[in-house]
This record gives sequence, structure tokens and C-alpha cells, in this order.
Amino acid sequence: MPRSSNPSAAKGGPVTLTQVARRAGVSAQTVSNAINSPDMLRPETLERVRRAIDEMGYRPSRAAQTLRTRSSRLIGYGIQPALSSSPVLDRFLHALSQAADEAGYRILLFASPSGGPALDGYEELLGQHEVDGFVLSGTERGDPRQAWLTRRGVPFVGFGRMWSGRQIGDWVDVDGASGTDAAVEHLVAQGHRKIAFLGWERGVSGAGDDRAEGWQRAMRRHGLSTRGRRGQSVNDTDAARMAVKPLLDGGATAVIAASDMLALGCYQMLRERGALPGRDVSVVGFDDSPAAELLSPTLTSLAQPLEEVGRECVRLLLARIASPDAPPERLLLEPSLVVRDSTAAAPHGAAR
Amino acid sequence: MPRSSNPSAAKGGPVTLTQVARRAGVSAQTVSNAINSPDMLRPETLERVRRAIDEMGYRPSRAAQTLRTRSSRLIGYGIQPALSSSPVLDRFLHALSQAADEAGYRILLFASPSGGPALDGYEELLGQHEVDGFVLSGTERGDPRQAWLTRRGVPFVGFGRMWSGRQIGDWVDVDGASGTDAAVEHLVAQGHRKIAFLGWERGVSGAGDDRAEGWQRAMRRHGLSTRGRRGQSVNDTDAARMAVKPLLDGGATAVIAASDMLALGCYQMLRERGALPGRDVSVVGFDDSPAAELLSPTLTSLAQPLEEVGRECVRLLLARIASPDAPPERLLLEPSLVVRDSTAAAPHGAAR
DNA sequence: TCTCAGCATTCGAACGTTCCAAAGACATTA
DNA sequence: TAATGTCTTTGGAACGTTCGAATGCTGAGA
Repeated sequence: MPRSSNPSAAKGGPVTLTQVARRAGVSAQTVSNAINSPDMLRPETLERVRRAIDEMGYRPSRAAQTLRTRSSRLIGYGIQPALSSSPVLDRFLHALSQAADEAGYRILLFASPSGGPALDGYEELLGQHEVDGFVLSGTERGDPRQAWLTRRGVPFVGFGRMWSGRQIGDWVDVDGASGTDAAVEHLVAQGHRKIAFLGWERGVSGAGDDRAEGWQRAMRRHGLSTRGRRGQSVNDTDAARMAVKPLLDGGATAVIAASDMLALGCYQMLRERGALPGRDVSVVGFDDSPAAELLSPTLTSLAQPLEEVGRECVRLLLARIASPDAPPERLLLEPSLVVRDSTAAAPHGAAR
Repeated sequence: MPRSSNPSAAKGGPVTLTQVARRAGVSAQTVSNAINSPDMLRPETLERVRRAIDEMGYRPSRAAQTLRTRSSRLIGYGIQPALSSSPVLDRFLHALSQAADEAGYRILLFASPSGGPALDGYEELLGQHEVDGFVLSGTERGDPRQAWLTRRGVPFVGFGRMWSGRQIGDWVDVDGASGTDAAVEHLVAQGHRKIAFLGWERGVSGAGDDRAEGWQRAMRRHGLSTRGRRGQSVNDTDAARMAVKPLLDGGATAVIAASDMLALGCYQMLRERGALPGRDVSVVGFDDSPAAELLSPTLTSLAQPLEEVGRECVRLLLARIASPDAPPERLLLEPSLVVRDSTAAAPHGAAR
């Protein structure tokens, strides 16, 4: 298959280092230096070279740079099959991309074929130092990718700690427990005492257990009972609707949900009973998905600091690339409580 | 900054073509041919080379290939600031990535800095044939990127037609009108006649007007009046709630919404009136977002064929790269109606 | 026997950059 | 004057691949 024609500015193909050098009356190496270590040049020469670069619209060829330096300045990101499709992922991806950009790196997508991450693909992707490192997300349980990357000596950073087994490598994660803890604080300050938690089934999701844990410890700290106040459901509004019923029957005046989706189920059950979120029962979600702001009443939710996560992932990865043998670094970032209309003072009679 | 150490299999750096050649007892060129045009080799030689490749775990260096062939086999994708954050985007991205993968291409993310797409970035990105082409999405109104790419002779394909001005370049889009038309057909078949449409304000979104248009033409075809049956709202459940009120007051037995978010607003208003979606009033959404399946009752919605869109984007782009001067190709794909519990036969008294 | 064609393979160069070692310019010192 | 050192610039090679042309080999036709 014939492939040609890559007009860059006008004609004759892309401008090269050598052409710029000729124009500026210096050697190619000097032009290279002008770009990579400007203080090596005499100011006068530097100026001349810079002008030539501008005039000719020169941009270095990434391919040649990669070939020579053995660094592609590319970061691989294993995009998941849209199964979990949390509203979090695309915001994270944007943040990640932006952070990488600022460091002069780019994100190379890598779709694991649906049906679990197949390693053959990674094999191929990394075949010949195509990316400098990897960002993994959604590394819930004994992810084979981590071990594989470690074995190959490929730098990587995970978004999400591993919940079981030995921790390997660097990661950045959001402290879910701290988030639900803060939610309890917020509710207690408004006079709530019977605060329920609506989460996923125990042991299914590390992040889910973590969020439950924060609620529990905060309740204990305030001397509040958690007995009969923990509901379990799959991530489905309908299941959540049913799961929240006994909690309300038990007199809960506030519900902290492990996701906005669960909170939505909670809304539905409240509506059915003619109760209004916020006024009658306070509700807190998790993730601050776009829907949170659009529901009525608007939903108080815990926002993950995705921009920061993205930035830190890039920072840790670059640090790892720079010094492969440094001790692993792990970061736990705080979610922030975005207070909206679904939380308010406890109804008067209920405080006790 | 010193950068080194890229252990591939074991030690001594990546395996090269030349090393494989030595092992197989042939020239480097022959190994290259074994990979790129196998039928040029004598079967016996081919076998020998292949074995050597496998044994040594050889993978060609993309950088060197790119440098030599002037093709990076990379496709740029301009990821949007998470403003609109339609639930569609990350599914599309996954489909796109997968389709590219199958064609031996990869997706390179490019985050436009928040606050509109800045072209300087593209300038830099394309600086030296870093990507072979571009996929643009969300090209609503006179997007400067299109003109820019055209001027530079960079192949690109849009996901989404341009709604105003002259059409340029290739694009793939989903036929929203056809979708809402099909929704009307579905509802009419179930005995509905007073079918309302809940959309965005006129002229704000091309896609929105398109969806309204399909409803209108199908209604006309069936001799049904659209007068007073069109509601307008911003994309917010609360606004949608209010906008759907007059439609229901007008006796509508079914509502087609321009997005699942609007449909959700519709659900809320129905609940407030003690009506049940599906049983009392049928509701159809658009986008088949994850939430559609999780609502209760589950929401009938129009699913965009994102996998197909992704595949076609890649196909069109590769065709454009292969022959830059071929006439532009444009594709309109049909959304499919996913029927769930929110649509059912019209209540008895209401028909007519 | 020689030529010619067809096939399989090889040789040398090139893609555009950066690394390394060395050379040139100039001032300082002995 | 020559030796020394510092600062700036240069030449040659190399990164790993593919292109284009050339080579050697085989058998058919004259």
C-alpha cells in the first residue's frame, strides 16, 4: 500500500533540523542544543537559531527523537470495557491527559478487548518500548497486569490501591473512608443521629467496603449505633430502592450512599413514601456525578479530586521512570463533600 | 536527565531485526520481508525466520518504523473538557480504540485545555507527522479545527455532522430524526395518538433540532397534530420537570425526550402526580445511558450504535489517508429503540 | 554455450535526531 | 612564547527500520 504525501507547511515535506541549521549557518547539533540546552549557546547564536526555527516553522520529529533517546514520552492507559462505566472514568481520563500534556507527555489509549484484560495485547503494545510507562485504573482484585508489568520492568502507577494481597508498585487512590467519615460529621452537625449507610454487598468491592468503614468509624466515634443501619444492594436504583426500605422503617433520618446511583434509588423510595429528600430525610451520594447537580432536590455528594489524582498519577509515574529503584510511593487523596439541597437539619422530633 | 535501562525480555536491551537475522542466518532485509510481505520468501526460509522471531521474542520498534515509513499508525482524538460529559463519550472512546486496534492503529489522546479547543496544541501535536489522522467529536457549530485541519492537509473524520455552513470532510453521525421517528412508530402501534416531544430549545443544538424533526415528520405522516405538544427545556431534570407539565396537562399519553436526562425529569413529574411511567404515560429517552436500565420502571430509550460509529470512523479515516483526494464520504447510522418498561399500550380511554 | 527472465535474497543508503569525542576560539597564566 | 583552561561549536556515528537497486541462482529458450 503506497503511502506518501505529508505536506506540513507548504511543500517538500517537513522541515528538518539540518535545513534549519543550514539557514542559521550553524551545524545541526547546534540547533539541537538550541532546543534542548539553550544555555550552552552564545546568546547571539541562540537568537539566530531561534529565528530560523520560527521562520521555517520547524518542529522536531518525535519518531526520530524516540528512536535516538529510547523514550517515547508516551503513557499508556488501559481503558476498560465500558462495563463499570462509572461517570468518574472519563473525567479522570481528561484530567490525566491534561496533566500528561503539561509534562510533555501524551496518553496512548489501549482498549482491553471486552471480556477482561488480555495480556497478549500488552505484550504487543510494549513490544518495543512503545510507551514509557503505564497508568492502570480499576485494579480491584489481584490484577494480572500489575505482576506482568513488574516482571517486565515497565514503570506503572495505579489509580486505586489493590485491596487484597501484597501491595505492589506506586498508586494513587481516593480515601473513601475519609469521605464517608466527613459525611457523618456533616450530618451529625445538623442534628442527625440515626444515620444509615447504603452500600454494596460486603467483600465485593474494596472501595465499597472502604466507604462503609469510614461511616462505621465515625458513628462509633460519636457513640452512635450502626446496628440495623447498614443496607446492601447491587448498583441498581431498583435494588437500592428495596434495600433502603428497612433503613427508613428503622427510623433513619439520613442515608449515606456508596454511589450516586444508590442515592437515586433512595430518592425513589422517599418519593414513594411522600417524603422529600433534604426536608424529611437527608441523603448523601458518592462520586458527585453530573446527575447529582441535576436531580431535584440537588444531591449532596462526595466529589473525588480527579484532577489531582490525574496530576499525581503522572507525577509518580515520571518519578518512577526517572529512578526505577526508588521505594514505592502511595498517595491517599481526600474526597470533598459538596453540600447541596439533599442534606439539611434533622426533622425536629427525630433528634434523640 | 539521564535515561536508560529498558530491559525487554531479559537483558541487553530490546531485540533488533539484525539480531534475529543473524540467528536465522539471513539478512535483516529478509526478516523485514518475512513480516511485511511473507509471500516474497521461500516457505522454508519463512519458517526459519519465524521461528527465530518467536524464540527471541522480537517486536519491531515503532519509532524506527515511523521514522522510515513516515506513518505513525496513530490516530489523534481530541478529548473534550468534561463539560457536556454525555454518557456517550467514554463508550464511544472505547469503541473507537478497539476499532483502531483491529486495524493496527492506536488512539492518542489530546486534551484541549479547558475553555474551548485551542489550536496551538494541534499545531504542536501535528508538528511533525505525529499522528496520521484525526477523529473529532462534538463538532457542533463552525468548529475551527475542521478548517484548520483541512488547510494543513491532515486527514480527519468527524463524529457528528456540522449543522451549519458548508459540510467539509468526512463524517459519521447518528440519524436522530430516524430514531425519534421510530419511537413514534412504536408508540402509535401501541395505540398512542397524543405523543409529545420534550427537547432542548430550538436552534441551540443541531442534534436536538434533528431529533425534534423526526418526531414531527412521523406525527404528520400519521395525521397527528403536534400543536402544543412540544416542550423545551435545558438539560436538567428540574427544568425538564417543569417543561413537561403543560404537555401532560394537554393530555399527552406519551412523551419522547431528547435525552435520558430529560426523560428523568419527566419521571419525576409523573411521580409527583401519582402517575406511573409506562402504565399511565409512556416515556422514551435518548442515548440509552446506563441509567436507563437502572431506573424504575426501566426506561425505553434510543441507543446510538457507538461500536459501529467507532468502526466507521476508523474505516473512513483510513480510506481518507490512503487516498487524500477521493470524494468525501458521509455516513448516517440508525439508532435502535431499546424497548423497556416505560412504554406500553395507551390507557384505554385516552386513545383518540 | 549463451542469453534472458523470474525469483529469492542481499547490500547500501536513508529517515531525523542526539550522543560522544574532538576541534576551534579566546582569554589567562607561567 | 607557549601552555593551560573555559566556553562554544562541529563532525561522525548510531538508534532500528524499510526503500530501491543490485546480486546470485535456477531453468527455459535460442
